[in-house]
Amino acid sequence: MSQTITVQHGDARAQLEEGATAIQALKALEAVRGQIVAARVTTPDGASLQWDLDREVPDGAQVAPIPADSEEGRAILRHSVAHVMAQAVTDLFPGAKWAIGPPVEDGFYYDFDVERPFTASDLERIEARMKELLKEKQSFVREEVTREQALEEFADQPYKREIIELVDEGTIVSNVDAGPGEGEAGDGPPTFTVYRNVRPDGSVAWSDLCRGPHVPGTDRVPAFTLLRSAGAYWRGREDQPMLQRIYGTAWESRKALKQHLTMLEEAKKRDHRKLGRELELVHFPEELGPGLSLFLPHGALVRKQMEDWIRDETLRRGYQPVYTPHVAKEDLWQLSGHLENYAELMFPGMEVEGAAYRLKPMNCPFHIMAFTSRTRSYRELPIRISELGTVYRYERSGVVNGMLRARGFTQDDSHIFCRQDQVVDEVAGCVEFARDLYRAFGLGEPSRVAISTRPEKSIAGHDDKWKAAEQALIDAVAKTGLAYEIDEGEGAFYGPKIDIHARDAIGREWQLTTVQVDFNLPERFDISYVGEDGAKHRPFMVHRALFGSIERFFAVMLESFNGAFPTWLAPVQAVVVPVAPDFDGYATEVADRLREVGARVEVDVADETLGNKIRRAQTSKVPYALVVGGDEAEAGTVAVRPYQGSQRKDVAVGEFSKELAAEIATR
RNA sequence: GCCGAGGUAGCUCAGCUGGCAAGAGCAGCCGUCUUGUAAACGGCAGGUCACGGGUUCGAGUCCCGUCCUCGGCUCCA
Repeated sequence: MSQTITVQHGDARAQLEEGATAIQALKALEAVRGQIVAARVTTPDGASLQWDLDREVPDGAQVAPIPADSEEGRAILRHSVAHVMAQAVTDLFPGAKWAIGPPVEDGFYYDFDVERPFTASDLERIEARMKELLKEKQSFVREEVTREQALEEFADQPYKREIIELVDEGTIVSNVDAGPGEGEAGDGPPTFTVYRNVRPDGSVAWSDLCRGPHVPGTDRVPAFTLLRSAGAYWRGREDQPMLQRIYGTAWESRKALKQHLTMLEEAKKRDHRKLGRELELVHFPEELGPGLSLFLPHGALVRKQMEDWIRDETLRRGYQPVYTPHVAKEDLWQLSGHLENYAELMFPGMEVEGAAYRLKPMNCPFHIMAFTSRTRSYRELPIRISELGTVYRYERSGVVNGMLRARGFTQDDSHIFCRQDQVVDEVAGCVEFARDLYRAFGLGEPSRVAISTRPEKSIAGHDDKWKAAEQALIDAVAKTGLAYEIDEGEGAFYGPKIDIHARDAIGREWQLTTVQVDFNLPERFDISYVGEDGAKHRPFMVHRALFGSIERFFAVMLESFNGAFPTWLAPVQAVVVPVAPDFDGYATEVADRLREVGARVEVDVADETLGNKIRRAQTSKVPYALVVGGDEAEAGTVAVRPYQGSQRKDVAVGEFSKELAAEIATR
């Protein structure tokens, strides 16, 4: 006799024969809308799991669809495509060993151990082979196996065997490339799942150790493309073999794929190194060395606006500016512990009059020196020392990237010395400050706030001290009302931290602000303040950089605005364009009048056609081109041609100057 | 640092499998033209083909090394 089971979706219920699959349940529950790739099943005991559509659902389960166009759905789709790619590589490169192939943001990758690195034409061949495999309409079939069966099946796949062993020893509890799915790690010996790609005729084309779930079949892959290949260390560790990684992306529709590829193109066009050169903002002469850049006059004007903003705001918020040197004796770095913990990121020393000196990789020790310049009273706290401090870090040659990852950069750095009972308010103040900064620079609200806890390699401080500091950070963020997530073990070696991210105009996320508690340095420098009780107490030290790095933030602004800075930030806010040399005089007059209200204005007096000058104004992305000729000179007006939007003729100079001044004041 | 791809004028690029003279457009400079909303016309100048070795009758082109750039790994502001 056949048993029946009950499934639910929200308030909907359905009775099904025992053995019914997730897709049958969803259909019975009338929960299928659009393309779905898998299901989410909540079992009666409360476990919520991703579930293959063709997998049997348990009695009493809540079943929900995972749509193809959700982030969760895309990840499943992408991971499925990664399997197809691995199958294609196995076909084309006999003997290839495959490692892991997880979905990542906007795509997927799979790592292979092959005889030689992949070439561009290999990628084309692999992609072509993948398209053939998709046409074969293979099904993804889930199978549970024991540890022994898994080890036997993947006997010639050393990386898979290693994953199985890692699961055994608990190093990996659940991994997309290993055994039981999320929440399935129950009692008893670990079980593993294998996904087989089965052809319509029932033959097995390829199998992989995998947690799943997957789309039901290869015909359910609407759009994908391979992007690039690169070397990657197995398990991300330098002491491990280097594998060959192929990156690709897959989407729920051709349209979505195309949009994503367009976004990548757009990002490439906006590259700050490209725009920085074209707009003559920054320069990376090879003569300086890798990771070192300089601001050209126009870039410097943008930077000055950023610096003015942060200087004004720090003053307004009770920070005390200081200036400190770029080098200091090695003894200082010995005392601070940098030579012990940070030496590999410091430039080598230099010797002067028998003493060893080092370029500073951080500003903290100097700010501590500012604090300890005299005895401090509890009445003074919090003391907020701030500086635009340029630091130098010996980044490894393969990692430098324009202004985003440099060897010399300037932090809007502050160290706040306070009592324990002030930490939460001070940290919350930093987070609010960052929020105001993002708003002012057009980035909107933070996209992500991550609190990082104690890492394995950490120093100083007892566990309870770390815990207290971590809690203080959590309380501080909670106070601001922002959502946050916890990154376990991602803190700095000297204390827990908050990283704040923002999204730019084309949706990319950037890590900008960092707020960190440091209880290493106060100990090492043995700093103290005199309390109400007349005794010495150790202050808390909060380190924070809101821009993060001025150079990096500048690059983010440049890319986000695509070089068309808002008027208050723009290096040149208006360019006056005379229609003919006869009107150069009037143009200069107009420029002078605008400069009187503080605007940055240039006059294009070149002996060129008007069309050419307009073009130059447009390509240089100046917010306003002001065209002047006979009519304007006579009437005391300008023809306003904004970078974006339509032109307005016969605007009185006085009127425009008021408008411009008002716009500049919106910073 | 590791894996891969590259480095030809200030910029963007062409120079095929080594062969009679290293090119174009833009930018620059000099002229001509005197201009109403995204490129007027002509001319000139500009390169030890990243650098150093090697193979060859002959190297921008092939080989080796170094430096630098790019995409990743690792890391990170």
